[in-house]
Amino acid sequence: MARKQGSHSDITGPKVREAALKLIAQHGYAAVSMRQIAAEVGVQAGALYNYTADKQSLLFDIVLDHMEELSAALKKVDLSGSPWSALEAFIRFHIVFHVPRVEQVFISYMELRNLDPDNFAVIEGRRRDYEQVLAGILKAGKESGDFTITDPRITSIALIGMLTAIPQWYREGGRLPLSEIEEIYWGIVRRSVTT
Amino acid sequence: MARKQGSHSDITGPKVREAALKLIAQHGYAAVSMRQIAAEVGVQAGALYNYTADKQSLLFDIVLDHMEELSAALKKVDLSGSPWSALEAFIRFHIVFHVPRVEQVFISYMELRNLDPDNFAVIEGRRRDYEQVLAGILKAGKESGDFTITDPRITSIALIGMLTAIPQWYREGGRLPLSEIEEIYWGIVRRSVTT
DNA sequence: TTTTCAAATGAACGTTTGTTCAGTTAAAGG
DNA sequence: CCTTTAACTGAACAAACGTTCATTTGAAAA
Repeated sequence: MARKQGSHSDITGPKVREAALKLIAQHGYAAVSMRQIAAEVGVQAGALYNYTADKQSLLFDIVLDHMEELSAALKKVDLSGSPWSALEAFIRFHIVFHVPRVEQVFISYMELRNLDPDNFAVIEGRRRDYEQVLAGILKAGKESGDFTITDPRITSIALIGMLTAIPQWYREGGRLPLSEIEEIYWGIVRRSVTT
Repeated sequence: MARKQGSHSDITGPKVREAALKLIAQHGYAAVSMRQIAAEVGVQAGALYNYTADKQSLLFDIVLDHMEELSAALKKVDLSGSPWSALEAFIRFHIVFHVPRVEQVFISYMELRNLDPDNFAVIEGRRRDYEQVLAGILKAGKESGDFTITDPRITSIALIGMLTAIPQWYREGGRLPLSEIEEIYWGIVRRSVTT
């Protein structure tokens, strides 16, 4: 079989990435085989190698894409105002960006150790950049006297840790709508940086 | 070779569990082979089956032991006082208990999906129990007017998510001593539940 | 209609996997 | 000193792994 109804690699390529995303998020990188991914796509294992160099690239591409979408989206957020408005904008952005991306978040936090050392270094750098945006906001707010916090870096890690756990339990159509989650978390963060 | 210098399964048994803990935390359950674990112990792969029924039990035992130590230790904490003292006691307990147990925490949060369904159900129940202790404290504090929080359950998940991330970055002998970490986090939590 | 070639097949490769088990070893019990 | 037996070896098993590649397919171009 080949090229049925006007289709070709423009169809299968994305399908491969989607299948990899879904299955790796579900079972973990090491636990998923190329044959499972191929079956999900509806193709034989050998055909995957028309779309990826190897299994490792499948993982790296998922994580790198996620980090690049994240920083591209963050760039569009206005963080130029007061520490308070910057913090609120950052927190709400983080929640809204991460919640619909359960699978990417899961993979980006759990499968880092399955990245080859070179790939890992790339990703860790991006992550630190992101963390430092929040740390910078907290530092500015501490210096201006807006926030009463002890350590901006620890606080930023703590807050991101808290926020990143959301997609792990949040389910669309659950007890609370996303907008309410946003309010609750922003409330926690807001209070946590003041006396 | 067998039984050298008064040794036997009392030596090898714990060694097997330690090797499994170390290697699974490092590389992940699916990525670690029985042969790797055996090599770490200093034994052939077949010998492991004197100490574990199979690979799955190795994982389940680690996670279950962790959860049982956790609830046993929590039982000794005095949570009978005011919501404020109960919350402080719980938070400090959580930090002090989890920080020296990096590997168990890592495994207990990352490898849940590699548990057989039956085993998973057991662990998830224990986890919910623990979460609900904190949720109970928050609920009591909300009703007494001590805490200004919107949703005790969400808040408890948020706080535990934040606290559980600590061992992932905390390194003994790092920039901050454990006692300081404890203070910083307790500060964040304390402020986060008040106006 | 015939030619072309991207796309996919399916078999094959060398490894590695979890697990079993008959056989070996050496410390402890009589 | 001889017997027992817990502890371990080392080979073997079928199955699954990631990856390669000659071959087949069928829609589109000529």
